[in-house]
Amino acid sequence: MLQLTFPDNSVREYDAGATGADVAGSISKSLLKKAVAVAIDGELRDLSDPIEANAAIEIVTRDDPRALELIRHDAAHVMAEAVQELWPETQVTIGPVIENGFYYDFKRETPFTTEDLPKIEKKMQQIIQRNAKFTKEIWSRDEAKEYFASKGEDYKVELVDAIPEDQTVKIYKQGDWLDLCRGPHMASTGQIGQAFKLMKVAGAYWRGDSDNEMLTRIYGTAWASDKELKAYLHMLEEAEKRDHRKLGREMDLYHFQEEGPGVVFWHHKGWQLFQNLTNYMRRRLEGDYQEVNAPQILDKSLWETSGHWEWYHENMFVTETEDHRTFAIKPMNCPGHVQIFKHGLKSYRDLPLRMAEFGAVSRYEPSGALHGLMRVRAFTQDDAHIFCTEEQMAEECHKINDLILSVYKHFGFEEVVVKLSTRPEKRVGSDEVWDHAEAVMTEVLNEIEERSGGKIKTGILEGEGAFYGPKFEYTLRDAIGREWQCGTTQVDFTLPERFGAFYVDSDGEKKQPVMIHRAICGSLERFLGILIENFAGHFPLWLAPQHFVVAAITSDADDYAKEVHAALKKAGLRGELDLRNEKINYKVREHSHAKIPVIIAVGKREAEENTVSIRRLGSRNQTILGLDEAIVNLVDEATAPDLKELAS
RNA sequence: GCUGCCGUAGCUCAGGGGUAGAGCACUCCCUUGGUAAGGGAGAGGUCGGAAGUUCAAAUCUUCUCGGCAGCACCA
Repeated sequence: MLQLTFPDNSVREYDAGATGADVAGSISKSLLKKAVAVAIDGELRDLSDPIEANAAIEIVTRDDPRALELIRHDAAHVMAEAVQELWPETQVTIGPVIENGFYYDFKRETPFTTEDLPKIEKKMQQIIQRNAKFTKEIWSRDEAKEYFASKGEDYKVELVDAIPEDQTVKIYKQGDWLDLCRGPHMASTGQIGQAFKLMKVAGAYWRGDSDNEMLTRIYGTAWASDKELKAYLHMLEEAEKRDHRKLGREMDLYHFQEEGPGVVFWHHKGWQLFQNLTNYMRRRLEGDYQEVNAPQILDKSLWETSGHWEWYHENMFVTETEDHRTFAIKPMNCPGHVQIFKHGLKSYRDLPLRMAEFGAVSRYEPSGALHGLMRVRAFTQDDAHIFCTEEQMAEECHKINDLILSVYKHFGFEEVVVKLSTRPEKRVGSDEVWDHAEAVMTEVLNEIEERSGGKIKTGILEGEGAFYGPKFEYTLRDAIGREWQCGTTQVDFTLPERFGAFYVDSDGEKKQPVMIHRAICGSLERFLGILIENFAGHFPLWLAPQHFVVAAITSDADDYAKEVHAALKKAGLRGELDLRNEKINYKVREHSHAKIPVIIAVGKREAEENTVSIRRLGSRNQTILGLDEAIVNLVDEATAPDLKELAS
């Protein structure tokens, strides 16, 4: 007999080997009908799986959040079947569930195009309507390999070979079609429903390796209900409006042009935004860091010493002079900072020495990687290198983490994910050094999570570390949910050694410092891109490139408008004066489109009463205030959060 | 870099083998109007670039540059 515990803690007995379907059916017919899977001790399983041991059981119905993964996974299978029904010569490879949907990678002589998607969708609808049952079979390896080989499915054969010896080869059938799959699946294709849509086609390398063949990937999204699908598609549409590339143009912040792929032309307003960010960051460094500025161009030999030449020279901008010297435009600030550290003897008393730079770096990024401000070929890092002793290392990592979280909070990012990237395959340094560095970082990571009271989520990215050391990555999301690495902390035992950097310890001995590379925003360009999208261009006043526009309603009020403009400027606020021969409606519309946070309209009435009419971005209302009062309010609002904290 | 798609005025886009079109923006004039487009007139592009096919190319072909999506990369 089998004892199964239900979510309400009731326990029921079944014959050993009873399936999830048996259990659901024993409770009610309607439950059996609604059931798509079972969770045994929290793990999703097929309804048809026999249950062999006592366990906690939950019948998962289609409206359970966990069913969404199954809907998507099953949709991927159905898409593969649809594709093979339409184009039998196509090979299928893998098709996992991803955030918001699924994809499947196919191998076909002529890759699919967007025009094929409606055809595939239609076929999928038919397959779903057939409502074939998903059935599972366990095959022997040879059987599976022979079958897929006979079908010309070379990739599947490779996948069978890749299944670890201790695992069985599972085959899921839906009608006449079958696929190698780990499962679980729902009971039948009909349970997928019709709330899905194929989104796009793209190339993707087999097994994620650019040395391999490129396959065609079809992305789809799938939801439990039509309503959710519509909401998701609507969300994407809305997110597109916040795209920083679109807003950058509309708000006149910056532009790109053909002659400078991946390099930004910052316009006045965009540069003001940039300055607002650097000024803020500079204040946050005060006291703890010394700001420096290292040369933009340095001899190749320095990059050879640092190791960057060997690892990245094809991604460096290189320049040769008349006298045949080869220089590289700096892709990193670290070698420069080490030179500054080495200049003059350093004592243990100087440590930790925190050296910061708003460093403009240039990297010849692959053309396909460029993406607005997020990935550019010349950008500014809010970089710093901390030279410290090994004992100081953990504490410094915490200090950096505190600073990063505090900065992010000021920009409205409270739920931050910190990930530890560990040793990559290609790396420098001995395993002992890596073991040690990773151990320290792991401990710090755990402490970060603990100290945050669970607010900070952490994770490990195996093999994603820098070639010289493990790193923490702080990623933020753009409007449509793409993740971008922003902050980072990297410990490095290698560079100081390569450059022969040392300090004199208390015992008079030369010792090698540990070097911690860190960035808060990472790339200021990228961070601004993220900010533009997250604020949808509606910046808080302290960040906004422009605070206000003073718009005269009639030319009678021009003189007063000038007065108001001057008074606001004198108070340190940034803004323009609009005396154009246009109606106030027109001016309001235009400045609203430009996302000016505060429109100050003045006409005869205001001039007579020494007041201003204030209209805030996003609001249809106006507030009439005395000029002086308005200025006091705006100045207060335009004060950066760090300065406010200092004042309070 | 790879796969697919795209590239027409500052912006958004239509057109499509016979020598370019709309709306907005821009300039000028009228209008002095109270919170998301008042009216009129005008200027502006040779259709990303190069080569080829053709009597004729922006329109077809090839190459090239740039962009978009995804993959790969991201010190």
